Amino acid sequence: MQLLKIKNQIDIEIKNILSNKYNIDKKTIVFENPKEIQNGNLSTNIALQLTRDLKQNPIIIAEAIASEIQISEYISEVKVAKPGFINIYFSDSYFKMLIEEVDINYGSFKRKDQKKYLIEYISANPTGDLHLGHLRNAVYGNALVNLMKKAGYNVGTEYYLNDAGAQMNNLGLSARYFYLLLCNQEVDFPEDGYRGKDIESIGKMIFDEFNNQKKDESIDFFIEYSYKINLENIKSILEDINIRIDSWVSEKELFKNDIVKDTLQILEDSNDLYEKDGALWLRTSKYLDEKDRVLKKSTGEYTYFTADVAYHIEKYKKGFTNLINIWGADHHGYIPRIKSSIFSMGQDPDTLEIPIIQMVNLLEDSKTLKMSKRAGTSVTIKRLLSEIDKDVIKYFFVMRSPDTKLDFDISLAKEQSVNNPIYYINYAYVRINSILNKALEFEYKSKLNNQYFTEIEKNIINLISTYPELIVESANKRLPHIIANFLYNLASLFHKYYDQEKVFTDNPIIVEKKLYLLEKISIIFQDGLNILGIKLKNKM
RNA sequence: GUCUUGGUAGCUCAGUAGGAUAGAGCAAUGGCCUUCUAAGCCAUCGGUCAGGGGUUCGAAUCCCUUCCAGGACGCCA
Repeated sequence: MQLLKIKNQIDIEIKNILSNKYNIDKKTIVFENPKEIQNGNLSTNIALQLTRDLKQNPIIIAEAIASEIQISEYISEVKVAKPGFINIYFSDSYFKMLIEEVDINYGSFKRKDQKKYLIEYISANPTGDLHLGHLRNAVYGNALVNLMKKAGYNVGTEYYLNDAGAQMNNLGLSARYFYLLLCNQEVDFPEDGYRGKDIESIGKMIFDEFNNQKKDESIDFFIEYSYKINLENIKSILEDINIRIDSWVSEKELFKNDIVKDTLQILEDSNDLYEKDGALWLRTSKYLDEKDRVLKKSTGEYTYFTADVAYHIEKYKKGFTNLINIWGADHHGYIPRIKSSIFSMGQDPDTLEIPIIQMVNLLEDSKTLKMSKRAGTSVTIKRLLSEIDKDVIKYFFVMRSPDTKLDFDISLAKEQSVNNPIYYINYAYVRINSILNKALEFEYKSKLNNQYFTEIEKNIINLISTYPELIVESANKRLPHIIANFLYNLASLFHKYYDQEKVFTDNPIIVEKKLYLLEKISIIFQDGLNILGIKLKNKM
């Protein structure tokens, strides 16, 4: 990409100047894209950084360096500014080159490393409907996958289904409870049961289908029935919001296929296993954990953790070299033990990365709604999707840093849908479409005839030229919201441009140039929102 | 108590591999539709970047400390 290219060139040039002039070998030179265009298109603070070593006024150093930077076809001016910045200004012909390189593959990278990433996300237990926390996780994960692919990473995705253990039993008991109620049979509510409307409706479904024929049916029937319904619901919601997962792994299968047993065998060799109080322990405290963890209870049952260790090792066995688990903040305390287990299994724990997504606080009319499954008040995505545009919801989740807890007010989201930032971006796109359609009518072509750009056009090109770097940065930092912010800024510049300069004027050369620019902007909107997993409307 | 994430404008948030006068949206006030979609644009108002110390040419950003808020601390899953 052009901007990266020219940065490299100037980087080398300045390093040469430094070594010739001051005999200094500087490893990295920091470049910035100044916010204000009067500070140039590229800027470096190298002179400021050298003040201590050289014991000179930074302005003097900056001027000495700046005077030796070659003015070229691409660089029209090099200036020194206040404390000691060196500001580099691009030539018009370079702006032309910057915008000319924008196409569908703009900002797409290839990586040379052989790493294969597996991103596991959502992995909500199939004990009920998905809720908002899962949705944030899903939307973030989906955007991260797209982003990393764009940046050249080799990425696969997975959903881990906890379809074994006590919780499945609780699910079955709860469904049976609601079913038996409908059969007019007095029963106690199960101790750790789920009270949610979703489970209640499963009880009703069973009753509707079988009447009271299943009154004496074994618990397995209720477990299987409920599990199937829940899994279908989860899958259909993910389909509704256009999120695809490559593979689904079942905890039950891990036991069936002896993967858990095999894992214990490997751990046996690691010397990190021991028995105490009739239970089997893993010495996780040897590595990162604050205390050891039980793998096999004194009752002979395996813990959830055991299956999870087996599951993680299985991921490596499948050929993935790097794992990314996207977890909610409530799972934070679980990180040290799982990383420790990876140590014990002979893998490098640094190859397991765990971005933590902060909780979603659900509000309605400014009042907090509790999201506990047990209390049965969790608000389902199904309900939200029926009331609010799914792309509005998705943008709302992906526009913010995952490190901030999110207040999601249902009533506000509905009200503000008109003022929602996604519409601001989409509106820019719609305006461009509308102009381009009109251009077809008038039989204008888009064409870059000369290299004259107005101030605002240079601003736009300048911003667009940073897109490829932002792709890399946000992918490496695992922060898709950086792209959301970028798109918003681009939309803002476009709206300004739209307002300042009409496209259809008397001069066909200028019309063609503007159409050309608009096509490029449109490409960026489409590409960026595609990464975020959001569909653009063609008309509003 | 320990671990962890936050604390930036009235509200919701950007901005942290140290950089130029700290930015948006919403809210408030005032302007802009006889040419491409006013879901827009422009202007005004609004800040002790939680408090205190430190590091340095330079700190919202790094370090120490105090306070406040969310989350987690099972032979549950």
